[in-house]
Amino acid sequence: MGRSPCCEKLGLKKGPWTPEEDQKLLAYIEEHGHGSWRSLPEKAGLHRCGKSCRLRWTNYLRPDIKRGKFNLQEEQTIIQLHALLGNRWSAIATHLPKRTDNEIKNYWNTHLKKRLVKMGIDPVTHKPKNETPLSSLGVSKNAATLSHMAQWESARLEAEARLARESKLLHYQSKPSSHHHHHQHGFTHKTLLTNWTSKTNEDQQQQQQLESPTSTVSFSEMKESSGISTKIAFVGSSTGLTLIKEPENDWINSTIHEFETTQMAEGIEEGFTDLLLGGDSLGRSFSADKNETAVESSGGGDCNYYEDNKNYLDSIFSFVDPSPSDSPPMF
DNA sequence: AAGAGTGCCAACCGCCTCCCT
DNA sequence: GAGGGAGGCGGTTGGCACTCT
Repeated sequence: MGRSPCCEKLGLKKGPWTPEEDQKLLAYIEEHGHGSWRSLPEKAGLHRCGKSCRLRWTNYLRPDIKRGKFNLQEEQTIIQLHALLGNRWSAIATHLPKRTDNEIKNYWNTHLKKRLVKMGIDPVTHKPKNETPLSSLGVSKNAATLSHMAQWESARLEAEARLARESKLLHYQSKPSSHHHHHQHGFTHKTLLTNWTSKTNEDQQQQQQLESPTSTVSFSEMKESSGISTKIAFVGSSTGLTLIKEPENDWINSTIHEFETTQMAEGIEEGFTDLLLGGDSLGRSFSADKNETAVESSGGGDCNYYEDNKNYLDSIFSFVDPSPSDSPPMF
């Protein structure tokens, strides 16, 4: 059965974390940074293995985590990146900076995967299960090209994920950089503790309601000459868009952000969102949890089904090669 | 009201990769 | 180059909450 689990020895604690444990872990990292995870539990006075501490920190306690419902843009990004990268959740997570790979993975498995299946799309290959009508339009040829480009893009994203990881590591590995990081999100560790570790479901919902109207979409403008990219975050709300600029060294982001910019400009987003989430333009609902309409069983659904899948693939294609006429070739 | 079924997600497990010696 | 330790990743599961019958 392979090697024994790391925390089997010495009767280390497993299972759900208590608020007290969370507090100890947070206080320690706040003070010292995490350093070596293996030695951390003892130093922090925790009867957990280092691995468990790391997981708790990265998936729950880290101050830069956005929790709650995924917005449309996030769902869209996950689906598109999954089409390119497959189940490489950590790579996908680097493009949803406030989401953890675990959360994305869970959301995919519980929501998005099912939704694609309902649409007649294979969630593994992101191709329609019945490919015949599309093949006749030359989509198969495109798919071959896509596959090739996806390999390239995949490698790029992997490098990017590594860079992101390294920068995060540097940030916390020694001593965390004072408090500015936390204040940036409007709360300190103390409030974090009160708000999160002893939070009831009701509280979580309230928090979600607070967070959900504010969706953040990031764009990077490539500064080809200088090699420095500028990150622009559009903080959207019902009242409009706020533009936030912050410097960033993450040069590889351009592809995905280019795509997002193109989508915003061309209004593709609406079609894609409709396709996945159910909108008026397609005249039916994909709202997976409630008010579902069976797609495959509808009598006149074949035409919509075909159009949906075509739009879906178009969207993925445009993701890889967003605007052939306006921008220089990427490959 | 209560038992069964289902959904969701935090946490675990084991494998893999990287890095140091 | 080999070996071992540590961290990271993706698949899976346990248990709670909610819904259905």
